[in-house]
Formats: sequence, C-alpha cells, structure tokens
Amino acid sequence: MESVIIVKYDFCRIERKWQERWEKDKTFAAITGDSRPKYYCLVEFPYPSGEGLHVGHPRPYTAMDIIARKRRMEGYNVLFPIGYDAFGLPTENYAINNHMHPRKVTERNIERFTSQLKMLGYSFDWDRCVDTTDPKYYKWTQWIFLQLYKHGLAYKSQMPVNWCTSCKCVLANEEVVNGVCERCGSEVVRREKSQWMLKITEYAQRLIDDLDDVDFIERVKIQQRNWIGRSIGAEVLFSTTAGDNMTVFTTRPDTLFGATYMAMAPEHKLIGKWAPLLENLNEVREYQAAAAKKSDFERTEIQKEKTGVMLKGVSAVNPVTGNEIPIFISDYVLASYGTGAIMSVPGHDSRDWEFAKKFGLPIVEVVAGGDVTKEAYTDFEKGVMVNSGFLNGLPVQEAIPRMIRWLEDKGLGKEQVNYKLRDWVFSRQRYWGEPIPLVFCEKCGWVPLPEDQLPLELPDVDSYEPTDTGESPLSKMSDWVNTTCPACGGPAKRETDTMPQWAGSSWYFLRYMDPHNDDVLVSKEAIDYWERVDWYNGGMEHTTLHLLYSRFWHKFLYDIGVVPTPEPYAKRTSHGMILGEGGDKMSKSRGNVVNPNEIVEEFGADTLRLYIMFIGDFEKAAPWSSTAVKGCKRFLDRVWNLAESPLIGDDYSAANESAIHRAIKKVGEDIESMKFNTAIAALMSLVNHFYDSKPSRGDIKTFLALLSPFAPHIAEELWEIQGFEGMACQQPWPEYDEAKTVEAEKEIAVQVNGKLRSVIVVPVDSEDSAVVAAACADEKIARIMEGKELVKSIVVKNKLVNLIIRPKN
RNA sequence: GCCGGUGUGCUGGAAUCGGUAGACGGGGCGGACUCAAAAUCCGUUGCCAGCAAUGGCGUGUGGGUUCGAGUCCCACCACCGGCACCA
Repeated sequence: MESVIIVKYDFCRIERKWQERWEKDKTFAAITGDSRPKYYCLVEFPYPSGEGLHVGHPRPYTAMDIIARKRRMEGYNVLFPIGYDAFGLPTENYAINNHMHPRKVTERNIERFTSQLKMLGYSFDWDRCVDTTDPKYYKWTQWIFLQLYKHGLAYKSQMPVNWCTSCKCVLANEEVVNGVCERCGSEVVRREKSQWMLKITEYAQRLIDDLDDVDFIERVKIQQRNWIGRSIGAEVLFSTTAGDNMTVFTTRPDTLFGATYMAMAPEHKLIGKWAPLLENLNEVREYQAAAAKKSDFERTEIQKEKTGVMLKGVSAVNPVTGNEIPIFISDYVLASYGTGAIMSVPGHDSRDWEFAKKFGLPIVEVVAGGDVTKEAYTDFEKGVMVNSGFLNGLPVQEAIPRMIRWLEDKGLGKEQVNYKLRDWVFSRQRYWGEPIPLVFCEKCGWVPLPEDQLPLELPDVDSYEPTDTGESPLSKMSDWVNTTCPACGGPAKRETDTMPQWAGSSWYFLRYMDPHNDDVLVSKEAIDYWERVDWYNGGMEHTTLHLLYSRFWHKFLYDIGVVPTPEPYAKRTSHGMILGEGGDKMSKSRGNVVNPNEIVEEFGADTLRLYIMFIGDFEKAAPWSSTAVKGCKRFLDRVWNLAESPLIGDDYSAANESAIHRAIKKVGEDIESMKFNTAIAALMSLVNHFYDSKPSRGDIKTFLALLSPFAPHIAEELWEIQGFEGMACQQPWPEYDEAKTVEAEKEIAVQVNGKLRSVIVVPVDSEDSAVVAAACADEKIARIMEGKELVKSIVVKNKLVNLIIRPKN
C-alpha cells in the first residue's frame, strides 16, 4: 500500500474546546423526572488529598464514564455525579503542620481536584457536585445520626477500643488491618473509652441475606459474608460450684460429652463476682492485668503459646456427663465474641488440644475418625459419635440437632447464631469531622438537638492538635461546649467527639439525586425517580468499610421510610490497582508515582483515558508503562490522519461492512462486561482494517460513535470536521446485524489425529462432508494420508476438522 | 490455618461452549525516508533443529478424561489479596 504520513493532531486545543462546549451546553445534565428511562452510574467520590489526582483515580472514573456515555447514546437519562469526601485526618494533619484552617486546605484541594477531573473530560453533571464538609451537606449526615439515635441504634458505651497511637484517635474494627492503623500504619493499642456506637450488628442477618438480591461481583459478596461471619451453634448452660451458671457458645454441641474444661476471657464478669471464692486470686489478678496491657495484635498472635490460669475454688459441671471440670481464664478466649466463655473440647478443637496438652488436661475422643492422642480431630463432614451416651453411633451432622433438642428439653441451652461483626465505633477524637449533635445534661442525660437547630456547625478552634488524653480538640472550646439542654433548659455540655470519615460517604449517593434541597435530605420526587444506584464501581479496599456501612445506613433509611429500596446499589463491580512501573505499589516513598497532568500535557487526555483502559484486565492490578502509553497516542494519530480529510459515501463500504458490524458487536459487549482492553483492541483492529481498505464517510461515522465513549474529544472534533449533525456523544449507539458479522468464507483448521497440519478456506456454513472432502483434497493432507485410511472425522462448524487416520491393513 | 484470586512469548495482556495458543499494544531486529536523529511507513519477531520445504517442543509442576485440554478432573508448587485464637 502507499505510504501514509501521519499528521499529529493538536489535542491540547481540541480537548479544551470540547470541555468548554460541554460545560457551557450542560451536555451531561441529569434531569429529574425526564421521560427517558433513568440510569444512575456511580464512582466512589475522591478524598481531595493535598497530592492531587493520581493515575489510579482515572481507572474507575474512565470506566464508568464510558458506561455513562454509552447509556446516554442508548437513550437513557443518565445521572453520573461526582463530589468530595473531604472530612478526614490527612487534611487535618496538613492543617496542623502548616497552620492553615482545614476549611481552607479543603477548598484548595477541591479546586485542584476539580480542574484535574475536568481536564480528563468526564461527563459528570457538575451542578450536582457535593462536599461532605459543607454544612448544608453535613446537616443531613447529622440528621441521619439523630434518627439512628432516636431509633436506639446509636448508643454510648464504655468499652475497650482500638486506639491509634499516631492519629491519637479511636478506630473502628474495620479500620484496623494486621494490628495497625489502616490509614497511617501506626501501632494500635487497646484503651477503655466511652464511645458512640452504631448497632450495625442488628442488621447483620439482613446484610447477608440481601446480598442474594443484588448483582455484586462474587468476591465482594464473599468478603462481606466472611466479614460478617455468621455461625450457627448452640448456647449451653453450665452450672458451677459457685452457684452461678456459665453460658457458652459452641458450634459443636455434638462434642459436649468431650468438654473436659472451661475457659473464659480474662475480662469475664463472673471472675469479679467469684473473687472471694478464689484460692489463687493474686495469680488470677496478675493474669488479668497482663492481658489488659497487651494490644489486640499481641493477644491474637497465632504462633504464640497458649497461656492461662486455673480458677482454684470454683469449677463447672458438664451437663451431660455430670463431671466436675476445671475453669481457666485464658486470653485465647475473646471477651467480645459469643458469651466470652467457651466449653473446651480438646479432642476436637486444635486450640483446646494445645491448651490441654500444656496443662495436662484430659483429652476425650467423642468423634471417631482421627487419633486424638496426636492431634485434634476437627472434621465434621465425616465422623461418628463415640463415648457420647445417647449420641453414640450418630454421624456428626445428625448429632448436632439431636444435642440441641436435648438441651432445649432440659432447659440447658438453645440453638444460637453468632456473628463476628461488631458494632461500629463511631466517635473520633479529632476536629475535622461532623460534630455529633447531642448534648449531655446532668438531669436529662443525653439529649438530641432539635432538628431545626441542624446543622450543628464546627466552631473555629485555636488548635486542631489532637491530645494524648483522648479528648477532642473541640473539648477546649468552652464557649461552644457549654450550652443549654434542649429538654429542660438547664446547663448542658455538647458532645465533643466528631463522626468518622465514613459517615458522610454512607449516604452521599442519595444527595446527588437532589443536592440543593434545604428542606429534606432528598425529595420524594427525586428518590422516586432515581430510586437507587444502577451501577456502582469502586475499590475492593472498601468492601468491609464504606460498602458495608452504606448498605447498613440505607437499610435503616429504608426502615424509616426515607428511601424506597432496601439496597442502595443494584450492581457493584471493582477495579484493580494501578501499580508503578516495576510492579510495586505506587507510593511517594518509592518515588514511582505518575502524575496524570504530565501525561495529559505530553499526550492528551484522550490518550490517557485510552491507555488506562487498555493497560490490562480491568479487575486486576496492572503496572504502569511509560513506553506503552505511546501506542495509544499512535493509534489516535492514525485515527486523526484517517478522518480529518474529506471522505465520500454515506453507506458502509463493501470492503469494511462486515468488519464494522463485528466491531459494533465486540465493542458493545466488551463495555458491558468491562473488558475495555479488548474493546479498544477491536477499535485498533478496525482502524488497521481501514488502512487496508479506505473507509467511506459512513464507515467513519460509525467508528467515531464507537470511539466517543473512550476518547470523546477527538471523536467530537472529527465528527464536526466530517460535518455530521449534532455531537458524537449524543448519537444513538450503533446497531449491528448479526448476519453481517460473519464473513463469506472461513479458514478451517485441518487436524490429523489431533495435530494441526493445514488450513483450508471454505464457504461459511459448509456441509460437514464438503469440509472433509476439501480437507482431504488439500495437498499437504493428501500427502499425509497416503497409505492411510480415514477412520473417523470430527467437524466443528466454521472452525476445524479433525481427521482420524490409521495405517491400512 | 481458613476464604478468594492468579500463573500464557522479551514485556502488558488476548483466546464464549473444550476446537488454528499468543489477538491488540509495548520492546527488539531488518529495511525505506533523512546529512543525521526523532517521528513516520514497510517487513519480521514463542522456543529448538534445518539453506529451505518441514519437523519437534510449548500456557507453573505431575498425573488423568477426550478425536482434541491454556480451558474439565485429581494431586502438588509459587505468588497476590482478604480474614485470622470468632470456639
């Protein structure tokens, strides 16, 4: 073919031009109440950090922008909003270090983020932008908190909590990762503190059950289910020589005959009560003190040897054997799960086995199948009960319900479900968060602010510095703290802790539906129209944080009639991380962070969008490659070169028609399954095809429509140059004709005894016999078949023929 | 330990149902254009043997099912993510 000189296009001018046009025309405005079907696409709104946008951000944003743009072309009224999750520690820390008000820091960061997001040409409806730190927004965060309080789902409780030594702040369970702070990586220790808690546990079962009704990718569902950690078992009552009953939870009631000792958490309440009876009280007290000092991380370190102290003077009675068995305190029993005490069955639980070995306690086999002298036998799929009275001979699966029935009949226990999920620690001892709208009155106790006093605004303080005493910086503002009780008018004090960062993000998707409403969180009209999010993409790291929290809040709002659906998101997908060049995580300390501004300056936004989608499987992590970006720029230059000069023919050209139909099909399907990389590969192949057979104006028209969700600026400019009507992004999504996606002739692989030997070309949908005949007629095949006979042939239509041959007798 | 995921050329990654492994990019090599370089264009590029035609090998390892296995089954290995004394 003739050699072509590629003219590089002026992306800088083109991108600015179309971004201004879209903004001026409000091209992407979502219209509440519009008669078109609605579609709500959501991305996780960013935390506007001081570092600005990072190349990780555009991956999910571009993906959902492609979906949103395709939906509009398909005729939907699309809501695709953006906002800022702006409360939080990094801003506050920056403010402290640089002596700036966090409000100012936030404003500056938001401004920077906004210009960066606009630079990438996303089709957000900017008029619906929200900011969680805006009092008009957090008024409603506080309002929801008050509803939770009024419905008994928020309570204050003195309890051991996770305390981050660096942030000087408590953390929720979900925020502690491998014993360190999820945010800063510092050590987390246990502290007794009085904290506001949200009863997410009350929703544990519904949070599991309703996963069946939503279209979330499987790994998200699995991770949430595991985190909630439901287990079914039984509560069993053990009498003790002290007169009190001890209640335990077990998932293996079938092994009750094998319970040879009891173990309770060092914090267990009965220990205090039994103190006068304990012969070794000092030893017990010492153990308790030592356990209290340890961090959760130290306590739960796996490899460490089990420790414990036997309570001398009190023992328990095994209700089925009648045997008196010793009671230990040990820190391998968690105070916060089940009843804080367990029955120990060394024969069939590896932890109990280890403990029993160390303390010389009896190990009784009650399920046959293993060798309990060597290790605990824990398989409950198979195994038959022995040494177990009325259970003898039963398989485990039958013994469990039998034992539960027995316990219920005797009033000694019942079936019980437990969850690993804990209530949500909701207070933070920091400044930059939503104030908790409650006051404490000596006479009335905790009193909620009347709703007409919301928002309770954050006061300005002299110092944002967190304190080691665990008091919020707000506590020093005595003018603000001292107030009057809304109930009795007497003196009262405000709560000085603030809400965690997860508060504002637990409901933000609702505010986008009606962002400027000062009377309600979201109007009935708006919520009835937009209903819920249709497709939400976000990071896996939020699966047991934001995603779980927001499902909980939404269920609560559903229960009180604010929203019409029990689930906030119909569909949830997740993207992989963008790694640095070498495959390491991108981080400032490694010095491998790629700034999107530099890429846009050098190659343009369309190239960045295309590359970030082409980089690899959307769901998997992918390393950045500075050389590979060029490939996408080259592609766009080739597109420009092909389409910026006049073309003729408004119909598809004969030479390209089939390729175009195939591309429409492939690109459309791949977008839906988020296989953006292969969708782009299909567009590249089509362009390669166009370089072989010159495209008509009609060919290019369809191509530009397909390209426009990925590279919207260049598509728009070429659309205009070609003189097509309207904007590319407002065209109907191209349709394909299945019949035209198939070629007239097919290459058929010819195998002999399963090995590829030749390739033949036959008309599409040829009869099997014709294919076999053509294969045998092939020169190479004929040579191989010489002296052999054909025993069998297998034909896969339009793909392959396999000839089974053997030597002639 | 438990739960998920992944393993394919030099490299990022493709490959509905089991049906021509390596699409589409990057990089390399050779050539054209150029005083030269960049850019661009053309060709080539899984490995081994061979001048070639061609043959053999090849999707983490070892088995199996099948006319046919990257794909299914069994047993392993390595790496990544989540949970982690939850009774």
